[in-house]
Amino acid sequence: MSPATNPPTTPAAHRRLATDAWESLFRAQVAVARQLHKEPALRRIGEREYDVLYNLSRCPSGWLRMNELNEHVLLSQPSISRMVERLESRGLVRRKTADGDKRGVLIGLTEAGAALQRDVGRTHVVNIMQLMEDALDDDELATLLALTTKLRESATMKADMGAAAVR
Amino acid sequence: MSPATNPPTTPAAHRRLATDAWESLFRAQVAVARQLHKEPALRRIGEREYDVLYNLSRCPSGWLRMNELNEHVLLSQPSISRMVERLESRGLVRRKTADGDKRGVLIGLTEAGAALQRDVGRTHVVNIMQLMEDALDDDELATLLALTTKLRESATMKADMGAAAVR
DNA sequence: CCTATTTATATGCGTTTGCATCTATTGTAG
DNA sequence: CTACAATAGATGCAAACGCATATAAATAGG
Repeated sequence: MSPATNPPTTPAAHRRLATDAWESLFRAQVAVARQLHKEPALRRIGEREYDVLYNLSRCPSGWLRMNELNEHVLLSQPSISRMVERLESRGLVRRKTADGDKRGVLIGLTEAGAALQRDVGRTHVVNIMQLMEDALDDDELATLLALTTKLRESATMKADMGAAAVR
Repeated sequence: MSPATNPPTTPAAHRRLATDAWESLFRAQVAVARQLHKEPALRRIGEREYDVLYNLSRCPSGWLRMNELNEHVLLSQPSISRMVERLESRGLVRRKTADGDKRGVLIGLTEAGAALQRDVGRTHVVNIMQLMEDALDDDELATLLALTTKLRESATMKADMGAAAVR
């Protein structure tokens, strides 16, 4: 519980720091997600479905492949596949075969999908801001952003290397 | 992308900081969870099921009520109820009526449940340490721990106040 | 006390998820 | 060119999930 700003003195303390940090990150994510989940605007669409629309809205070309979506959204490949199917039947996304690779599928937002994402996104942003800014000041937010970015990049890199190493 | 250590200069930058920090936190959690999910030891038991066993193992009295479990694990109340039912049928937890409140149910680990948690937990801890320590040094881990703790406490407090305000 | 409300958990039911597996296409050797 | 492995998604199916709602116990009001 000491505010260790120096390397831990014992191996046990060292181990605890890493696991405590992960658990704290995980619980914070759960706590914030819980709060965000209450937003009525998000009732029109599931959280993971919003996540898909969000990812599509953020991509420069406007199109993402199934496997790219799968990297960003925490769902299995078959689940993504069926989710896209449902979103398509609701007229929120459209699909087209990737050119140069007839196996691949590109997914993009329709007008309706983009509009819904913007709509929900707007209120979502307000809620996020309130939660985050009530908890942390700008300095702290910047630090949190930097640390989690570093963590994500490290974990992602490890995933890619792992895949490469298998070959 | 500027390493803003001072309050943002514009409202737009200000807004982005909060939402970027949340998204980064969220994606980092997804990336690390993905990696941890690969652990073969965790195949014996689902991640959320492990989370339940973990929470039970961590509680001083050895018993938690349904609603307490529900606060910590990101699942709906009915889902927790059924998960406990399954864990019980597998002999990993046991239930007893809370004394003084015949509606309440207390859940505790069985020997087998505690053993499984320790077992899986051990290898889990090793994986977490590697992921976290490869990404961040001890100073950074301590900072991340502090910031996420602050964030979680703020979000949790808000949830409780929200519940109180409705009355 | 007796009814009305709230709190704690369980259950019915349609939907979504993951695992294993399948199909179609691409890449790689021989 | 043909055969075989690898890759991208889709699909069958059982398990797990959330929502709405039911049950049961505790609490509040009259």
